[in-house]
Amino acid sequence: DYATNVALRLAKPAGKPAREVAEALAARLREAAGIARVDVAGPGFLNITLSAGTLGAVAQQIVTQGGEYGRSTTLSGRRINLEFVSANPNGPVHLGHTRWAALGDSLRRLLEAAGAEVTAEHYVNDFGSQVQKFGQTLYALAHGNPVPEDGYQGDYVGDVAAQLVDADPGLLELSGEEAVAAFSEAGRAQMLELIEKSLERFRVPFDVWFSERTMHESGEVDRAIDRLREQGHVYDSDGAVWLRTTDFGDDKDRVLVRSNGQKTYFAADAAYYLDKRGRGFDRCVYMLGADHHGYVGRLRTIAYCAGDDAEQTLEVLIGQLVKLVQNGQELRLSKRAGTIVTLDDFIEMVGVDAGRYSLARWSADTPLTLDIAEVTKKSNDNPVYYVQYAHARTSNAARNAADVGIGLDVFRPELLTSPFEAALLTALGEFPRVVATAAELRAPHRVARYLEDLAAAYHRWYDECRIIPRGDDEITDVNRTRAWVNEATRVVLANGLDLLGVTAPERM
RNA sequence: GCCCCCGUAGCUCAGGGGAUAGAGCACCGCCCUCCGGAGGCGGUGGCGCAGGUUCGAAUCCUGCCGGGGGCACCA
Repeated sequence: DYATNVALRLAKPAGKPAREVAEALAARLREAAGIARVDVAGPGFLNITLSAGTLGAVAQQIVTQGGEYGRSTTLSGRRINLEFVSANPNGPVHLGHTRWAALGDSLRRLLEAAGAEVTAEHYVNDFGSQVQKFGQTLYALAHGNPVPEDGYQGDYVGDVAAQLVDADPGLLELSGEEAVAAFSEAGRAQMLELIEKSLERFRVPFDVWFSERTMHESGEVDRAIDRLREQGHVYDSDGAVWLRTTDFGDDKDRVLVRSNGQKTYFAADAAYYLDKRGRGFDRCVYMLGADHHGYVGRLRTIAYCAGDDAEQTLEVLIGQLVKLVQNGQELRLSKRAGTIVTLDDFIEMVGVDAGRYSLARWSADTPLTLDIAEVTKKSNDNPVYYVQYAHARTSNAARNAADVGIGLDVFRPELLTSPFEAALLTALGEFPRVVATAAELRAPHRVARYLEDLAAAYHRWYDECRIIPRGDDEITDVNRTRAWVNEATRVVLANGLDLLGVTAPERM
């Protein structure tokens, strides 16, 4: 049931051969309650077999705890700011964001399950020339003019322009700067609404939508620069204001205020980081795509320049990019050319459950290629269905059992003696550790992989160990106890799927 | 030139120093006399290369090779 290498690791400090340490530990363990046998194997591994009743007890524990099972306090007391997606308010949420939407939201659930206090935050880049450009594009399209050079391509822009004019025909009366400003503002509001709607459809809610512009308007960016200056890392040169990031390993210093007086995006990032810290977060987590990895060093230097120990306060998770394949062809997305796969398209093609699961079951470190046909197939090609089906099966088995009078009353775990039972119960007992580890390693895919293993263990058990007796056979306490195992499995599958933002259907 | 990520089975991927490296798909074969076959059982097949650290390396370190992504007074 359990194996451990402690003896091997203790051998050196103990100054004794590993086998000898193992034997000593084994002798002690054999006296412990609930342990059936302890074997020393190989160079000094301990293989521990629990007595049937001990292993089975977890089933009742799980059923009793229900939705709470798997939660822990390993991260309690931690205040974590989790920033992800942060789509620009000049376009829809697209494929490049979806992986972070799925992973970020699952990570939020995982961190909370581990006891942390988490704020999911979406940064809104609503300041600077891109906002201006977006407004100009909308203005041009609203008047039936071609998209200006450097403007935004893509069919959605025309749609947005039409919607804005539809909602407020007065926009067409404006001209010049005033018109562009009005279109910018209305466009920003409209896009934000669409972005939020798409994300909520994907079951990704945010606690805070943080506007870059407000930091500029309130003078917060200036105060941040002052604060960095007090720390002694700011200097003036060539008419610009610089942050001496080379003090902390950057290959060149970075500009905070350009010689034309405009603050850089970098300055806003510094202010934003300080704002988060000022709100009391002891850890700021940024989830970025690999195409932004060059940003990591700069963020870190911001933290150091602010006097923080970046190792403790800042964490940047980098994930590789996602490709989508349809009919053997890659769907390339290019905002410039206007060919984008939006989150809404993605949901349309694969559905929320399959989409969330498929994005979450791979480590963020691996570049991901999703084949739409594979992801939507209702077979083993698609682990979502495998896991969801297992849940539906537990639900169905529970219904059938209840119909013949097998409820959750008698529980005699010592009757659970099948090796398939042992395997399933062991897997069920591991869930809290899987959740805590996945949270600690920021690795939601570990939950998905675990669920697949659990589903397999369940199917094997279901095949071998009947809950409802055959034909006219009598219902015994074994059957009644197995109903608990079945229900415990249902609970863990449901809890695990919830951590991934995937539904646990009772029927399919 | 410098930086980040990756290289594990024919394919897509798990494996946070431990035993005989695991799944799914694909391929070959088997299991419906009763709780959901969207299931189960068996077979074929693999750590890019070279050093190093360690009692022990797919895992940690160095170099090389191959693939992906970055290195603005842009946002």
